[in-house]
Amino acid sequence: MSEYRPEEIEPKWQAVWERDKTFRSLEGGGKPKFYVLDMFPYPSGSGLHVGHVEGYTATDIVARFKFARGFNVLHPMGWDAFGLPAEQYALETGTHPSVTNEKNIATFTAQLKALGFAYDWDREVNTTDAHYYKWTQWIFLQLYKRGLAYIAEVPVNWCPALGTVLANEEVIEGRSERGGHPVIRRPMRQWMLKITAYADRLLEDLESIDWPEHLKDMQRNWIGRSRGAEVDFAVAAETAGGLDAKIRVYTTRPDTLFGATYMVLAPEHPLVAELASDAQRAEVLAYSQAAANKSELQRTDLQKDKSGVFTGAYAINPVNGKQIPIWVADYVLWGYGTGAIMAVPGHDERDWEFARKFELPIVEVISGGEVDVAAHTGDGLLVNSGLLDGLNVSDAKAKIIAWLEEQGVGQGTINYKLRDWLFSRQRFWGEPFPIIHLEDGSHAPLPEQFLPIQLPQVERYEQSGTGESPLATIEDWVNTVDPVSGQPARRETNTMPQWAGSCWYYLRYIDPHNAEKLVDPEKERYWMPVDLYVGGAEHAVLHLLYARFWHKVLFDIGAVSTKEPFQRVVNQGMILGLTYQYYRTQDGQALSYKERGANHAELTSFTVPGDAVVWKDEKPYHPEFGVELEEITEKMSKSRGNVVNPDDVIAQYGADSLRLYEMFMGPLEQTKPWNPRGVSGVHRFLSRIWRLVCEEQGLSAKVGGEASEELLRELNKTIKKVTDDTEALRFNTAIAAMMEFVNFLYKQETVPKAVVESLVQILAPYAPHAAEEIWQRLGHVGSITHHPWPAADAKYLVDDSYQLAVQVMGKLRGTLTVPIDITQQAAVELAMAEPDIARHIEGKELRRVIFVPKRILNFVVS
RNA sequence: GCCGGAGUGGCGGAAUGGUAGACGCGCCGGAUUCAAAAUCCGGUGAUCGUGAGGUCGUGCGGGUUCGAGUCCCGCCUCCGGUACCA
Repeated sequence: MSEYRPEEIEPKWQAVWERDKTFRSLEGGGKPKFYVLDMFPYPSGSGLHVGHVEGYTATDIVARFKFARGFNVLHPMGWDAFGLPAEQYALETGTHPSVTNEKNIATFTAQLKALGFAYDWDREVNTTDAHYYKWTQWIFLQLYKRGLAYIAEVPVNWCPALGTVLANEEVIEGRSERGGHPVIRRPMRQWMLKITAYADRLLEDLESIDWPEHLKDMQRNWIGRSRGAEVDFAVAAETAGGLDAKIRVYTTRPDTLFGATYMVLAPEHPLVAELASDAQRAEVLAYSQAAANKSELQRTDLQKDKSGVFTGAYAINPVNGKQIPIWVADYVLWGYGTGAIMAVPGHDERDWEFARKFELPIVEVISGGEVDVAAHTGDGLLVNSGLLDGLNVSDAKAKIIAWLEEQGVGQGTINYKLRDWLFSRQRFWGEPFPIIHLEDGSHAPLPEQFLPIQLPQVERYEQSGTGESPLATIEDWVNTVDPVSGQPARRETNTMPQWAGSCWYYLRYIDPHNAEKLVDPEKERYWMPVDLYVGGAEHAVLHLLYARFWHKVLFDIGAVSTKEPFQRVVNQGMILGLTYQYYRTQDGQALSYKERGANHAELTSFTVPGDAVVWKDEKPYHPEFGVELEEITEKMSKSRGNVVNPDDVIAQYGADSLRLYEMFMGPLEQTKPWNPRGVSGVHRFLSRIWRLVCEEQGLSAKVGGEASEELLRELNKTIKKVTDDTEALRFNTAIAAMMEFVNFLYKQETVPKAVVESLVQILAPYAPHAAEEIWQRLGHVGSITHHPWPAADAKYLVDDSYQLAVQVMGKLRGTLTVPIDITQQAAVELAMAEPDIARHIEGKELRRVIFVPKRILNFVVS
């Protein structure tokens, strides 16, 4: 017997793998391919997180499993390295983001290597590398050429005090996250990508991919396709200072047109100012102005209480010629539909609320509800609707659309919630656009041969103060010459958002060093699509949608061969941490949650880091104040002091134990709490295997002998279970099966070498270092990774007898060991011979016997 | 509000409609030890019973079925997403 020492084994094998390039991805050789991808990380200063480790371990197990199953495996890693933190650090300290990056990437790399992940490091990509972003820029040019990139004036979150534009997540309740300065919306020149042109394909092609249904649903909801009609309402000129105009509205309920009792324009609607009557003008303009200054968040925050102003003008309902008042209200959004609605308070909750508040008429046009009490949004028969009376909702829709089209006052249309993608940021640390602006105010794309447009190397980074990117302050860089005309020009100073680089990185892994092309078409055809893509659920909508959009554009220009990039996507669940919490009164006295009482609003909560907690009688206490702490399971965060650092776990138990524990905690996709004591359980399991097999040098005396029939059965069942479970990503039950098998082996006198070999092979994807070490001690040369996976021998999978559960009236009354092919009659006879079973039947009438071979024998009595 | 997902021992979790609680943590007992740690072996849903054995038990209330954690209907709670999208 000897001790399991991961601290010796793990670095040894990591060095061997690195030296031998064990996990190099190769094409060809007549092998099938498997592309297994992780969502690459942003290399933050805080290093790898146990959440990363979970997803990365899952794909690593799959990669190693597929290697052993004879696949060519592509399993790469890289860096999504553009991003705000490095830029903010640069502004504060003058350190170039690439320097910060390099340092953080070194940390991440060391951490990933210490976990023994089977990456082909020769394929590492970095989105901030000019050799990489050259191709990000190239893709932008292709989008531009196809008319999918355009410039628009779009409101952004402008913070005058900071002199910069903020991302939505940097704005909290209308103020900047840093400093709490006011933030207003201000239009700025922006690049937009026309993702809406692909809305239908993004929706339809979801059918062809193997993603969890909830994820597809999220994408469907985001795209938000709806079918309805656009209807033109003429403005009643005499009520609008003689203005001759039409207002087009979008509605999904054209069937309720007769119930429209007023109309609402979004505050940004261009007709607002023209329509307003003299009496109302000042009020209307003030309202529009106020709405414009509110941030997006403020506008939605205030949604409970509806606000609005009457313009003084009226519109004419085309179906009945009635005049209805035109209002302005911010519950109508300028960005959706036509920015104007017909309001049908009887059958729309929002309109109903508004009508109630401003005492506007409510008319019932669909029967079945009580429109005085609440809006009736369900189906029913049409009433008060002229030609539609008596129809149901769906027939009425069809009929009115036909009528509108015939009259030339509207038509059926399809609308999307999806909006075009705001594709520029006023930042330094992002991909520059390959665009120049000429003195005449026009802009031009730079020809491909001038790519990449590199970021400048400078000593200091300063906010422009104008809202433009810090790039605008770097004169040497901004001022350039149009290579085509020779005219002086200014470079575009916006940069691309972080999404850009991550939209196509999976393609670059396939051919990472290609200087001529984005990716070699032959290699692309070999490896695409990605067979399995694992990552956090926070990217379920945007990243995956944007990447799908780019991929479809690349498909259209012939750069890729598949319609969809990711055949299968799996989201790993979040890992929660334990927080230990107590309270303090205003005068500083510490209180346990038990003494907190009901009035704890006056108390402030504090947390104690997990390793500082003192345990007494299985209960956590504060190390100084001695109060009992409340254990709370919540998202890991620095501020809560509940972050588990993978380095610490590796130092204490080794990487194999960390990997195994994260997989053993529960199903991959589930949210799971981290139990600090849980790692010791899997560590114990690895130690048990080690002690079973290894002596200080070489193998233990227990290894040898002949395999019994029973042993072979257990072995083959375990192989089968682990194979099936690994294939289906059920890692927790695969590990449980290996544990059971090891428990079984401990009861054996001897364990034949061939059995140990099989065990180590199925263990290898999970605990690769320990497996390699034992494999070597078993006398093998070369990595276990490429040794074929053991096959379960079918003849050992079928037992010749089984435990038959016997029930009377569905209640278990006994179990019998019976031959595999037992007949119902024989089973009944055996069961009746058991006194504990028979006594539940005696004296009653046997009405029915249910016998399901290998499952159940059930007596139904009266 | 809407759309997803989940509720099973003290805890993490297992269970093609067929013996609920595999495996692990924790706990209890035993072996080993001068002793402890480590290790090995055994036990561990609740409850009644000396015992054999019985009863109850998968968020709640109904239903389908010989049989329901699993399927159906109606609720409750928690988590994730989304939010005036006409």
